[in-house]
Amino acid sequence: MRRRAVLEAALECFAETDVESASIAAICARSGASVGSVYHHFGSKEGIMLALLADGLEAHLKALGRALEHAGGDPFQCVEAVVGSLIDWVELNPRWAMFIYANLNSSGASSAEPIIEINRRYGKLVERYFDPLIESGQIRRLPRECWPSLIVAPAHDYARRWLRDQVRNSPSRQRQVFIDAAWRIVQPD
Amino acid sequence: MRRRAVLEAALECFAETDVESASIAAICARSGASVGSVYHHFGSKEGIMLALLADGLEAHLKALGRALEHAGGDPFQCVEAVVGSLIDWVELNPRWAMFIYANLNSSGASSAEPIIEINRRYGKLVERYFDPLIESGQIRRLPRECWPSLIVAPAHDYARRWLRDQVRNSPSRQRQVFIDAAWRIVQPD
DNA sequence: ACCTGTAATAGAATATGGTTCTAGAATGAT
DNA sequence: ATCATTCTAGAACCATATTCTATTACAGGT
Repeated sequence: MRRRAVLEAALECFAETDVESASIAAICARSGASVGSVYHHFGSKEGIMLALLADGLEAHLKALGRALEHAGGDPFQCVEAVVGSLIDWVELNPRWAMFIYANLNSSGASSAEPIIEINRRYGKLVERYFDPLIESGQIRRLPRECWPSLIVAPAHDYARRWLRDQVRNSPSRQRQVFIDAAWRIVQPD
Repeated sequence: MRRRAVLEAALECFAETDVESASIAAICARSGASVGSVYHHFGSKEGIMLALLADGLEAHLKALGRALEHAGGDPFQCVEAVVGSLIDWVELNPRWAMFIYANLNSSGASSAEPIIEINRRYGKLVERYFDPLIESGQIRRLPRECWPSLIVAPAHDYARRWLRDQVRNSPSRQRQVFIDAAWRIVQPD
């Protein structure tokens, strides 16, 4: 199965520069696949990109699921799971994360059905754990639309900047800062 | 001066789809400029993109400066200025903001000197207003590297999602939510 | 074993579109 | 008025994403 090899080669190529300056020829050379083979599997260069995005988001979603399960029903630990699993995943998969941050906001990605679907599942998963906590007053009620922006966006932003060498300390060094900040936002008065 | 016309045309073209699917030919047609003219002014398609990014960031920086000045030395009003001016700017310039969000994370942009320079000035401006407040204990001390991620990233993230129609309410409808969240993070215990 | 259809691979041919080149027009300084 | 510089123009060029046609591997059925 060449599919796997192409994805790995593509990630390396994309990481070295960016999607548009990585050529199909380079991906072929690195993966040993032919042009035809690449197009058979992915249809287009954007297709490779979307597959790589979807796989990455999926992997992170799985990690989040495990973390939340482990957190049980404790509100602070749930917040910790959401923020912490993100930080861990980025540090474990830096190149992949870099690629995702650089490309998730492209117009192609944000309108791609598989990716929208993964986002939907992400939302459902978080709701499943947090809705009961909100109902029982253990977590402050906030506009649902704002949730991801308030809780995970800060850690995402920091991780992105770290991957670009714009900050010195790794996200895990700041782990407590971000968990604490998220907690301050959601903890009841 | 064709420069202005090209930038406006390019923004429209880029906004309709994205940078890579907007053709130089289309930008020429819309602006009335010739290929040669475009290349004389910007050097490359990426050059157009970078100019558009720099102009936008510059404009927002100016708006932030005004807002902070108006806030005087009051800690809450300073937080309000940072978050609020961002929300206002996005709603006033939705297409421009959309373009910036879609392209600021591209590898070309994050290594471009003029853009790094604007970010530096952004940092300086914020420091100038907040450092005294931190010294005097009116605002909690947090790792400096984390500041932007903690304070403005949530509003940025929400604005980005709004521009993509992923949330219903406009950022200004959630203004208080985001200002309040930022305040919870920075207010002294 | 042998056909048959489908998936996978290959690489040459094509076409799109960014960039370069050469040259001509406008502008401004001395 | 002349010269230098900036700006405009569009044809030529070239890199490269995509398409096309052909060949090979492989499965299930007979």
